[in-house]
Amino acid sequence: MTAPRRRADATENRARIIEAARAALAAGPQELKLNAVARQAGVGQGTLYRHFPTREDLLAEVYRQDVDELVAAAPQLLERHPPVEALARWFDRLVGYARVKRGVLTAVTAGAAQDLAAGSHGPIGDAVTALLAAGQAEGTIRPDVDARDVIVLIGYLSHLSEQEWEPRARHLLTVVLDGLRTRP
Amino acid sequence: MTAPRRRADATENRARIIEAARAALAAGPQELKLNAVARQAGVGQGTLYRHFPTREDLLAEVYRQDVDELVAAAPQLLERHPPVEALARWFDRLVGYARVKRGVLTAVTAGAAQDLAAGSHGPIGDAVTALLAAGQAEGTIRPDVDARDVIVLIGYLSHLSEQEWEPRARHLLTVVLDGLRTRP
DNA sequence: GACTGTAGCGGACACGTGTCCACTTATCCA
DNA sequence: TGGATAAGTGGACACGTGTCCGCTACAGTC
Repeated sequence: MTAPRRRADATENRARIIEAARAALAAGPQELKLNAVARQAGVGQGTLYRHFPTREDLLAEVYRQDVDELVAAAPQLLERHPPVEALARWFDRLVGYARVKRGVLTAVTAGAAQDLAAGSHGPIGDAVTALLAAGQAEGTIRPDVDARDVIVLIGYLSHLSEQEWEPRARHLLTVVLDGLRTRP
Repeated sequence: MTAPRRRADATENRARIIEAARAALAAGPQELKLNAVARQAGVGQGTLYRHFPTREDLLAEVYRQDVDELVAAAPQLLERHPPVEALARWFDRLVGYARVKRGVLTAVTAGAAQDLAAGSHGPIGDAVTALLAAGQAEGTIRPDVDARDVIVLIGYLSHLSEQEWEPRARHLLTVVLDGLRTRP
């Protein structure tokens, strides 16, 4: 398991790209123009795409911190609350992040999808699985759903416009949560 | 309410565009390249965009037939089944259409969204509203959801890849449906 | 049938995405 | 230290989207 040894300049370029992306994102989610980011970072298009093959990869990196926090929150919530409530609070947290920076949503859903395609659950998948499993063990969450199901359902958030967010995002989360619970 | 009198050539161009789009779509959903459609229809780019300002508008027109059928199905289902089952069957039907031609999904969701933005419910919104209202009247569907909520939730279908469709599309529909029902 | 105002046309253009590949240079090892 | 080598670079290019605007020819009028 020797580290593949990355060249120093590559590392620095990568950092500069992320920095430039963050700056662009600060000006609005749709301001993330890959060619502009490359230029801003003083790097060729090819270099950008080498480091981040897809836009989602770049987003995932920019919001890594947030996603990590979200992942870390799952077990903590489970310690302090019954499973269904832990799941509800985790959802709520996700919506909180996503409201301010929509990119987080892309990072989460795309990240999870890629991990899954790559064979593993990935950190996000694991977090959700843990939440579900706890509820399934005690019979409060329906047994026939998995992490991917939840991630897919949550995807509805990405269709919400800015004005629709406030009235619908949280509300629909409760609908989804009810769908995930077992019927008494 | 006099019809604004459309020029004959405009009507014909419009028809040719739709025809070309249908042909392109037959070769795969992602084969719908607007510039190619315009060329194929023997029409300039400008003409295409004049008739169909957005890709969704074009999709909506191509799948108009299917969407109309879907809309017409709602009251029929309500006649023959209790509200919740009618809704379930309507969902099922939607998934059926969408499986073969994903474009229908875009047509439905985008169409509904535009109608809403334009102030009215639009035909799709009306159909869903009818289904919901029936269930809400008898207390089997939660009172705090509207047609737009349902359309948004259904949006998850658009994130499903070809291989994921089979195992998840219908299954998740039951989860959503459970979320929409009142808890006993 | 010629005249004309305008609805409608069409294609050039600006922009963003993503790919490709000849070249450069950081790193390793003798 | 200096030469080999492959990791890494960058920017030209092909493509699709959507806009803009000067021109065309259809549809009424005389």
